Amino acid sequence: MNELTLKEVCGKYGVSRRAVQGYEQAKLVSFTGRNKYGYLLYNQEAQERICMIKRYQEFGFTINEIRFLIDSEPEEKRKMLVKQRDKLKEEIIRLEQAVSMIGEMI
Amino acid sequence: MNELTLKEVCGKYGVSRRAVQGYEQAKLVSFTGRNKYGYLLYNQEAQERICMIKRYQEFGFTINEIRFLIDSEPEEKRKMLVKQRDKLKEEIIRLEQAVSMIGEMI
DNA sequence: TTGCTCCTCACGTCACGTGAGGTGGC
DNA sequence: TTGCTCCTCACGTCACGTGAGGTGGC
Repeated sequence: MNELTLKEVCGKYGVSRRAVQGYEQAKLVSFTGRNKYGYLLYNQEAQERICMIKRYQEFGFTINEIRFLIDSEPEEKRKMLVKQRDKLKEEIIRLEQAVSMIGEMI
Repeated sequence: MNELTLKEVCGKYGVSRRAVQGYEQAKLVSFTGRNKYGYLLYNQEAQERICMIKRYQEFGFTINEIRFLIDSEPEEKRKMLVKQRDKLKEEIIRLEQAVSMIGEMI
């Protein structure tokens, strides 16, 4: 009942078809059925995985890192998140410097 | 006299050999000579182009955009820089949100 | 029948990374 | 001669983008 077609999932979470196909190739998620016309369907759990994969990507994790993250213990996961947060903070600083360098050039 | 070998240029500006090769393939710069052993040499002007390409990349411009930037008028260049600065500011905001989301997850 | 939507490949893109195979006396 | 450094390809990588060709009655 909660199953959605691929297109619906894409609209709901703002990902492309090809991106989801990439997640499937990487064995991060898979469709959970097909409707009577052969359309791909994703249940609630699959949808949540897709949403989580997308969020991790926004955090800057690669597909391989996400694969690792999903299978890891809470403590390990926490470590990786802390590390990634530090990376993002460094990236923010780098971008802020770039912004001010552009300001000088203008 | 001011010519440096590829390796020296890489060390001076912190770029890889392959990156410089990529710039050359994209016709953004080219070596200006060879020493008696066949090593690639880059004069002052070529070095400055490499440095500038790298800086533009740090601003988030693609190779194609950089090609366009280099050949464009000051006014056009200014417009592109302003636009890019806005993009970077948006990216900073996105990353700051990511940092705080990670904070909530930890 | 013509459109339209969805499916499954599979090549293309971007900016290099990473060897492979060859040259030459630093 | 053995190493070492540099050269020039050229395939590999990453995360999809972008068609191509085929199916089916929304």
